Amino acid sequence: MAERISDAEHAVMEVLWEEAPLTAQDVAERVDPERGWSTNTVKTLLGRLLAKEAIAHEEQGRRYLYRPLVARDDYVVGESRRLIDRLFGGRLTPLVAHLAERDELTAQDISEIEALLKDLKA
Amino acid sequence: MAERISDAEHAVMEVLWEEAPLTAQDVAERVDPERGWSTNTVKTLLGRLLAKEAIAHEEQGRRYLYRPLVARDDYVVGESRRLIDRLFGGRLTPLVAHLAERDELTAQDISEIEALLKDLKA
DNA sequence: GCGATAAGATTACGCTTGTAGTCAATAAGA
DNA sequence: TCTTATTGACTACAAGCGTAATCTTATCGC
Repeated sequence: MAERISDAEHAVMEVLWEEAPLTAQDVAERVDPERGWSTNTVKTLLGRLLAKEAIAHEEQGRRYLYRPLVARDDYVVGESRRLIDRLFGGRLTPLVAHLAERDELTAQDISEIEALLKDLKA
Repeated sequence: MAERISDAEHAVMEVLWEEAPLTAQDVAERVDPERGWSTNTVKTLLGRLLAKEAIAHEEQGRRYLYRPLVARDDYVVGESRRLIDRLFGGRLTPLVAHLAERDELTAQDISEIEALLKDLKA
């Protein structure tokens, strides 16, 4: 599971994180339609994710049921850390500062985060 | 400049954001030694960044001086937005929450961000 | 002036990614 | 039983990426 999950693969993971186990067919039907993928494309991606051990499959009759091996939380935290390390020297504050400076933060964001931090200290 | 900057290319950009204009040689010398790149590799990357119009060069005698066309801030905010959109539905709060939950936030982070947010509201 | 150097330009090459098409086996229906 | 539809396995293929090596040309020291 050390291997990186690509962008297209990630779209497949999102489906399985949402609901699992699923057949390849199910996954193909649930993947973001924006992608406009053929069923074959989804199967290829499932195969690659298997090879990366990001998912597993078990036989069910003559087809497979797929389910995630990597937890969404682990993935999400890992990707976030990578970005923060790469661009902000590992510190979260500059990220927030940059977004704020660009007006990328709504008033709601601000109060949500404040509340969250307050809780953390409690 | 619409084209994405790859990871290796980003390492070169960091050098030019730090100091510019620089010759290819200068860049090669300043790139993170961790990478262990040959000068040729750096030149290839400079060429690709030129093609992507992420940097520009002007002649100086028989060599070029390179400088960034893309601002670091734009890059950084863009990448951050991409991640937040992809993984957190565009909202920053869940990112902070996830990191907090994993103890990826130090007490210092927390007070820094609190101070920052307080300023924002002022 | 001539050979060694240094700079940029061109070419290379295997791996990953996005996006399928094709093949083979099996199950289900006629 | 023979045909067809389904499902997984294998193959394809161009573009992007990481990582250079080689070729060409111009300059600099002798």
